[in-house]
This record gives sequence, structure tokens and C-alpha cells, in this order.
Amino acid sequence: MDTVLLDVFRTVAHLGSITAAARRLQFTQSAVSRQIATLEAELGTRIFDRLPRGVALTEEGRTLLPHADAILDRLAAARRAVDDLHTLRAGRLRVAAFPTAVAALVPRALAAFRAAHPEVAVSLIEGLTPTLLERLATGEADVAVVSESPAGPIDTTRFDLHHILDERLLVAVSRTHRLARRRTVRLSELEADSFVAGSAHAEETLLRASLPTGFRPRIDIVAADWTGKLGCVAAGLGIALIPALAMRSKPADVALLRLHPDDEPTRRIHAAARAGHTPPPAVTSFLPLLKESLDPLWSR
Amino acid sequence: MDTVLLDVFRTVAHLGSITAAARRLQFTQSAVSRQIATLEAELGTRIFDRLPRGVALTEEGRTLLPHADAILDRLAAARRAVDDLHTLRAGRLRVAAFPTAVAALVPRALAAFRAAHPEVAVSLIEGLTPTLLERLATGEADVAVVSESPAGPIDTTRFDLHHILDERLLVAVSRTHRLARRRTVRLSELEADSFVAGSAHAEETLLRASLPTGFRPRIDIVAADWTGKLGCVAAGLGIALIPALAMRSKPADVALLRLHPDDEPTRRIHAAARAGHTPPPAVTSFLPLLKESLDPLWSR
DNA sequence: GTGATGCCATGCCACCAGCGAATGTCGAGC
DNA sequence: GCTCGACATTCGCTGGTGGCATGGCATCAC
Repeated sequence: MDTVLLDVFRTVAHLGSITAAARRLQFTQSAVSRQIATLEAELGTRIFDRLPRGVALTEEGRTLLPHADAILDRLAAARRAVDDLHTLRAGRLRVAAFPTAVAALVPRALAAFRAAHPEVAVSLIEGLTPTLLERLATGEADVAVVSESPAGPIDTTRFDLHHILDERLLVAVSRTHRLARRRTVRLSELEADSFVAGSAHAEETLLRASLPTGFRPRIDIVAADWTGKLGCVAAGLGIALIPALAMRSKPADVALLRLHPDDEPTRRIHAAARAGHTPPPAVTSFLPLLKESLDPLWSR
Repeated sequence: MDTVLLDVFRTVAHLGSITAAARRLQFTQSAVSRQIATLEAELGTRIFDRLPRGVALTEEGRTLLPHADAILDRLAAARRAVDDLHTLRAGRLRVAAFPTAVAALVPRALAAFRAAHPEVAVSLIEGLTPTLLERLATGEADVAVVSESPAGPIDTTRFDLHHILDERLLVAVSRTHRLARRRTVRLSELEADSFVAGSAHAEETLLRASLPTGFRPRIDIVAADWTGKLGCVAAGLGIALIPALAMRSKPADVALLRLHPDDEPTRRIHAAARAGHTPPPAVTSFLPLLKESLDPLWSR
């Protein structure tokens, strides 16, 4: 059944006249007359009594009226809901991101998103790239901020990648370190140094994955997170490799050196979405914000 | 919007395949494909992602689905409600009737109606004919059981009348009365008798309206209702005119005489419905029951 | 790799549903 | 009795809708 019939019915019932309803609905009288006749045929009963002046609802019509109202209201609500989703007056945005991105990049972008679209419910899950992609694939997340190294390429047949930045790896040394004044160093110059490494397995992976094979760093100190690591470095206990993304601002007590371009590992940060699936509107709107949130410190 | 689109949408969403939905709905695949496209155009957004094997809901589609379900369910409920009304599995029957009819005629018919259609809510209002007709006209009652005398004809342009019976007026006399053995009497034979009249104004009207002008009954006793009146008659205190309709059964202690046809007033009992209005299904079903409930005692 | 298969989109055609304009019908009111 | 207002009906036409056939794409079997 066409809901236009119900709208016509409602209007006729309200105005008590086919002719008046036709005027209001921009139809001809004959059209409305036949639409009512069609509706009556479909229901198998008369819904209006034809009076000398206009029409009046029958018992059946009176029964139908609230249903027609409810159906049309719900239809309008459906349109509104879909439209709200489209214009970001409703909906949700579930971001998944790897730990380093959660330090600053993703929170900044999420904050900007929430400011722009306060009615969209945002949520954030932290995890390692393979897990994030799995969540994305199962629909538990709408977008995943992931890192890709040559060692672990991402299946682009399953995921659409939006490149955010190429991550820079910095060498943190104490201000009194012999290389503290340098802008750029080569890895070979650090063979004699002791490294402060993270205790987390992820950091192991980072170090191993990031550095050229054959380079065997000396590790004397293990610190859990970036803040502790930087403390050790500042105290001159060793040097550390720090992803630029982990630096929320330039620290005062350590020097940050860039690696020579040939030594720098290539870790590309992407926002990933499910391939073949149209991203929810919130994701489409979120991606540009991720790029706008970039700090010049982070990428080369 | 055609609700068929919503049904197609629902089926496609459920089966995850346009082709499968087409099979189930007895459409061709192309038809369903374009119906989905039409729905998407109407909403201004994609509601399905086209995958290599079938389709999957987008965020917008997921939002729409519960609305589609609700709309279709409500539509089905509307059809059912109208149909129930039609088949008397629901609805109401509001009967208005004049007092004498409420004695036995209408209750019997209502009981039969309720037995046949227990899910229809029945109600009954008692009143005098002009009031009843007014209620009918304003829609407060669905059908009115009214009496019509030559003195008060009913406007048949406003009301459709269904003749139920021509009311018989009986003369109640005690078993020891001089006419107790007669079957028929003439009014002129009763001039010497004392009449037991009702105290109600209605009874005054009945007596005056029923009897030929010029006949002046002698009234010594006034009794409120038919039972009391019959009690007086049985005790030999006088005689009474009783509408046959008021007799729920043949009483043992009084004799009931018919009036000679020429003396009998013509009061026609009708079921009245609003002219020009299709009666509610319950009324259509109720009218035959009124005639079937007739007691042979009542009418000539 | 190559053909077969399954799925969706689309071009084309035929059909009919629904619209508008005009006319018919009926009752009310003057 | 005439006019007016309101709904129904008829007729011709157009646009929408479905079916058929085809094409593109991805997957699967061999």
C-alpha cells in the first residue's frame, strides 16, 4: 500500500471533504476520490459515508485513523533518523587505535569531532593493529587507526587505508650526551650507547621491527612507558628510540635527534575502514579531522 | 512511499541477498534491485553495501530497519483492526431504546448478539424516542429502538427505519372480571371500569396517545410500574392498558384481552439508524436478531 | 588460468496504474 | 425549479514499474 493513500485518507478525514483535501494536497478532486476508493477496495470496506456536504468517517474509518496517523508519524521518524545520521545529528563513532596513537593524535581528532558533532556518541578502543583490524572486520569498530610496517603489511583487499602520516622515530638523548647538539644521527653512531627499552612486548616488536637487521642495541634499562623512559634518558642512563607520535609536546630535559633518512624505519600510519562497505557518515567526517590534528613534530 | 518498498527492504536485509529476496517475494531480481535503488534514492543514502556475495546493511540501513518493521507491523495491525470490526471480532454496539422495549425485546436481542459476538462491547441506554433519536443523530448511539405513533412521525430523511413490529395493546383484567373470558373487547365496553394508570408522565402520554379522542378513562389508582399495576389488577382494583411488549411472559393471575382491531392504536416499533450513514457492522448484524427475538405474544 | 557460477546493475520494452479535464449525478437551499 | 456544491465516472494520456536479457564483477573449481 502506498502511504500517500493514508495521507490522503487522513487529510480527507480531517477536513471532512474530498474536494477540500484535494485542494490542500494539490490534487484534483477526481484523484482524491479515486484514491479513497482504492483504499476502500484494499480494505474491503467503506471508510467514508458520502453526505450531501462532504464525507464522514464510518466506524471502520474511525478505527483506521489512529493507525494511519501512527504509520505516517513513524515513517516521518524513519526519514528523520536516517537524515540525522547523515547530517551527524545522531549516530555513533567507534574508533579503534594502537597505543601510541591514543597518546595525542586520536584524542585531539576525537575532541575536534565531538565539538563539531556533539550529538554523535564517540568511543575509543586501544589495541594492537591485528586486533584492531579484526574488530573492524567484525563491525565492532567503525574506523581503526593502525600502523603498518613492511614486516606486517595490511590486506588492502579487506581494508581501505587512508594514509595519515609516516611516523618519525626520534632518538632521545640527555642534554649532556655527546650527540646532544646534533640534528641528525646515524644508527651506526649509537652502537656504543646503552638503550632504554620498554618492557612491553610491543616495544620489543617496535625496536626489532624498526631497526635494520644486524643492528644489536645494548639494553641495560627497561622502563615501562614513555614518561619513565624519558626520565632515564634525561638522567643520562642511556638513550631511547621514541616514536614521534608519543611526544605530546617537546620535552625540556632531553634532546630529540632525528635519524638519518636511510636509517629511519618506514612505519606508515593509516586510518583503516572496511573495504567494500560504505563507511558510516561519522567516519567520513572523522578522517579529515585526523589529518588536521597532525602536529608538525610527528611526521617527516 | 509504497510500503512494498519497506517489505522488500526488510526481506533483503533479512536474507542478505537481493536475489534470494526476489525469489521469496515472487519478483525478479531486477525488480528488487531497482526497488532498493528507489528506496535509496528516496532516502538520499545507500542502505546496502553491495558485496561480492549478497548485500549488507549500511549504518543508515541498520537505522531504518526497526522503523520499517514497526511501520509494516502497524499496517498489518490496521488491516486486522478494520477486518475484526467487519467480522465482529471487535468493536462496540451502542443500543438506545425506549423503556418498554428494554423490558424484554432489546435484552433478548442483545443477549443473542453477545452470544454470537462475545468480543463486541455492547451497551444500552434507555430513554424516550425523541431523546434517542437525538443521540443517534449525534453519534452517541449506533441504533435506536423507537416507537412511532401517528401523532409523532419520525423524520425519515434523517433516519432509516427498520420495522420490527406493530405493538399490541392489551387490556389486563382480573380473572374474576366480567370480561375475563373474552378474547377481544371494545373500548366502549370499558367505560364503566376504573383504570390503573402509571404515575410516570410517559404513561400519561401513552394512555392519551393510544386511545381514541373522546374516550375518558376513569383513573382511581396510580401505580409506578407494570408489576405493581398488574398486582392491582389481579386484586380486582381496576383494569389496565398494558403494552404487550411489557409482558415478559403470560402472567398467571390476570387475564389479558385483546382490543378490537378498530380500537387498537397503531404504534409501530422501529429500529432506527442514521440515514446516509453506513451502519457499523455490529448494527447490521444486530437488526435481524431484534426480529428473531420477537415473542408471538407481542404483535398482531 | 580459464571457464563456470552467483550476484547485482542496467537498457529496453510493454503494460497498466494513476493523473487531469470534462462530464454526470445527487441533494440542498433559495 | 434552478443553481450550487460535492462526489463519482469516463476518457485519454503519461510515467512508473516489472520482466527479460545482458553486462560487469568476484569467486570457485579444475
